[in-house]
Amino acid sequence: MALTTETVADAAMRILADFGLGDLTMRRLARDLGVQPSALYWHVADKQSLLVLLAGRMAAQADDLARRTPDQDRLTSTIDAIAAYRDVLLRYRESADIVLLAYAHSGRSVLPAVLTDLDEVVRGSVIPFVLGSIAIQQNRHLVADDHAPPSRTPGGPDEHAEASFRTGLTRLLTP
Amino acid sequence: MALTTETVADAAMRILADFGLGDLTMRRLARDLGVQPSALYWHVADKQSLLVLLAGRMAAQADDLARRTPDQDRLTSTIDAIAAYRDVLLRYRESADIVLLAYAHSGRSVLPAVLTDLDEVVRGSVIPFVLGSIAIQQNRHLVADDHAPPSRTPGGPDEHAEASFRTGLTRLLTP
DNA sequence: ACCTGAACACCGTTCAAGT
DNA sequence: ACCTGAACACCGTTCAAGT
Repeated sequence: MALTTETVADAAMRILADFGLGDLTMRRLARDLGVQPSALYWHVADKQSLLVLLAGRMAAQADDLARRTPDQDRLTSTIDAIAAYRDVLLRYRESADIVLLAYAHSGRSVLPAVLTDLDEVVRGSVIPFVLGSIAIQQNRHLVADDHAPPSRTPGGPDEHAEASFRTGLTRLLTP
Repeated sequence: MALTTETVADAAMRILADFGLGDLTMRRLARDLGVQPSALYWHVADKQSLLVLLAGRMAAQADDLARRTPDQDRLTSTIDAIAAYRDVLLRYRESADIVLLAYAHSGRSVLPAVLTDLDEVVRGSVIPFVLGSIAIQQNRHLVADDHAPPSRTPGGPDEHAEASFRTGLTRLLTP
């Protein structure tokens, strides 16, 4: 069966989730797809634009989740939607680093609607806070053990990270 | 004259400031120092620990600046010191990405005193915000033009970035 | 103690050529 | 239209051997 941009992106997402950015090379990706590395360049321009694609997929996943969630208070629904985006990013190793790059490269199109729909001035601090927080937590995991799944044990440092994330977020969102 | 860890770090800082992380390779660094790549490994364990060294230098620069500044109001002196750290980081391309990594790898020792001395709960949101904000701005510069000096024209987007940085910071620091 | 030379195991990307 | 094969110009790191 012929390769498509979608199957390439799918395989890339799987590598990212299971092994991380260090293993997400064009050569490894090609090997997983049973194809020569050069074949990938028919479907994606280069590695950069592949990463932009991946960032967009994560945003889409978060948008989907947000749609399936009942409308509540304006503020808490915003916070919950951002927390859902965070959960999505935490499924893919080093995803915050990727989004940080993709966001600089392609602008708000790689972010979920919750973030892009924010008022300009609060957006200016919320986006850095969200991506910075996730990047730090992911890098910490990265160095803690280079190749274990980022499992979340209750009461561990991850829950503290989530609590601290929500309080900081609330602070930036309430006038 | 013999190489030292310091001269290696100095050369690395210069490459980072002038050309960016993409040009900061062990081989390029060795070439600039007139030495074989393998020689570097006598002075630094690996590239990772060199980056940690660089992050520490930037923190030290910010600490120096903070010491030379007169004591004012508790809050405004904190904000000024963090802004000074931001100014230091903005002198070195992709420095926020480096600090993000180094911070995960080596903890608070790579950060300036203003940040490490913060109360734990506010520190948990201020550090992500600071590093996230700077990373975004730097990556934007990176993609805007791959090899121009990040000059700051008055009234440009950089001043907006600084203003937005200060307001977000104030929000996170005032109870 | 400090550095060279050579090697190992990789990268991303291009491009003629095949089907 | 889609992919192979081969090449180009790189990486970080190790390690015996030199001085």
